[in-house]
Amino acid sequence: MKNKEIAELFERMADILQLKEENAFKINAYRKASRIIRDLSQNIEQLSQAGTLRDIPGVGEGIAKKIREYLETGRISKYEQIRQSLPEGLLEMMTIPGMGPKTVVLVHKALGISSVAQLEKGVKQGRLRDLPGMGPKKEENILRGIALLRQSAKRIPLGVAIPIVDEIVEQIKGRIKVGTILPAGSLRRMKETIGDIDILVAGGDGRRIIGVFTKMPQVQEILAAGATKGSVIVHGGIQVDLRVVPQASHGAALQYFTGSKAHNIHLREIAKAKGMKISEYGVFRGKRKIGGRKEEEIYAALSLDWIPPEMREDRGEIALAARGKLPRLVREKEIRGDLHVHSNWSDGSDTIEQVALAARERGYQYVAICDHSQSLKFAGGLSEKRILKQIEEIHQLNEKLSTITLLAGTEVDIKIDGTLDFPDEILEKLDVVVAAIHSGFKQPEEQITRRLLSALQNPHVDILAHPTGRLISSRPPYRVNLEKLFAKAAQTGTALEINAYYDRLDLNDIQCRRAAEMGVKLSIGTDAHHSDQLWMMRLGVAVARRGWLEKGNLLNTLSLQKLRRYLPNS
DNA sequence: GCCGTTTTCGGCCCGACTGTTTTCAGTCG
Repeated sequence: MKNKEIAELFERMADILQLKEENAFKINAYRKASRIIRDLSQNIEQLSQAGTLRDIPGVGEGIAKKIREYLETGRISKYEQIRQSLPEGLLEMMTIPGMGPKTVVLVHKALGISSVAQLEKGVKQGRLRDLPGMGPKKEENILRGIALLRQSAKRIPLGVAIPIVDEIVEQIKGRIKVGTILPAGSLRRMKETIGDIDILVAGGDGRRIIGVFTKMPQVQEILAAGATKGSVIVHGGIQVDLRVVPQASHGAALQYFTGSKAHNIHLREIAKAKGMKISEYGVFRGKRKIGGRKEEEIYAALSLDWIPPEMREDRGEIALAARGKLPRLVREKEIRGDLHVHSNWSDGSDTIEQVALAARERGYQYVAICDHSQSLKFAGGLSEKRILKQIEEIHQLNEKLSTITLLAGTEVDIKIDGTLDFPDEILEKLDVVVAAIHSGFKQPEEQITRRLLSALQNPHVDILAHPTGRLISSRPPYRVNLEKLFAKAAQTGTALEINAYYDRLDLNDIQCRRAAEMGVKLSIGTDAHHSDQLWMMRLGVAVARRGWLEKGNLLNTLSLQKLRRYLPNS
């Protein structure tokens, strides 16, 4: 998919135009188009061929023409042209926190500075001091910004942020009376990675609550501590902001701090068109406040249904809310079992029985034991003999256990040539066959796609695990043609996995939404290697919700009885 | 550059904070 490439080009064009002090609204138009194209679930090449580029919101004649040019020639001449007019380094200077386009242009024009290194030197030599609007504080801030940029504050995976927040919320609740306390920001939207953690408290004594917050044992550094806002760094270098607002504006503040920015801007545009105004303090008609205590009031004022936080990305949810057509997103309590869990028979750490008991504790009806197959030596893959023995043990355990059913499964490796690591005679004895790629990540797109399609073609394969192979913190996805994969999965009835392991989340939100649109069934599996990891189902459900999925899109919302009807072997 | 039951031209989200200002510009979320 060229979506990402094109989105990045438009983003870069916006940056350059900003340095050239072009019309701010034109710049905004490029940024908006960039964001929407990046979030698009459809392949932009197909839209272009179908002649429907102009149907994409934010894409008009000018941008559509540039997209077509890129698809045909691999470049955008306007981009090439404006890029030449500026030194490369200016764009990097803009990424320094606190440095905006005005300052970058100022130092470039006045002092000929055109890189971060030159800027640092210039500040230290005091060359910036006499420029208009400059002073000692600004100099200090620029140096601090450069240092910050070099540390490159990275985003943390959602699955790392959630336990941190849960812990903080528990501590505050345990020590002081608060009205309500909820995470906001990208964490409330359950985005796959989080920058800063935002927590919102409504009601209570602000100064005292923030006092408690800044004195928590995990706090390493206090950045700010006032009556309404506290800001700290906790272990791991993660910044956590806590805000205290009065109950009367809780809904408005929660809405505002939850975002996303694009979603909020869209809402404010609608409000403005209706003669209203939205801010973090409430909804206003003229000077009169017409809502803000509850989040629903903000949406209701605009004649919108309340939109679940996971959908607030301005990807079309506002239009659906206006028509009362929001999907009924799947909920965690609708999940009836986990279809991808490891035991100590391969590289997991718990016995099968321990896994079963932990799954029962979560209220599941079933859990599938899917250990690795024989080729995966480093992960303790099971030989044919061992897996037959494992199947036997699972059957015996099922005799013993009540109220939870173990499904005998495998995570069978899709080998380099596309064949499976167990013969059909083994696979047909299993309740659930999960297939996955663990090698040859660098193969060309055609080859990887062929491997995956041939796995889908095998009638014993029920689920394709982590379909893109990406690791959030360390590995890009392998090259796979997802459109072809989704079409084939829809045809064969093979489910695609939303792998809920915190560093995978694979398929991601946009991909699983597209798969569902194409008629593919999805299955959420935690890939847990320890019972303590079964909670990550929450992350998988979050991905599904961000992908607008309903209960009916998912395999493991089925009761055991219905699941068995769906899985031919079991 | 995009967009339209307030417009095909004239709009385009809202507020806080900072540091430099003497009434405001720049940056951020």
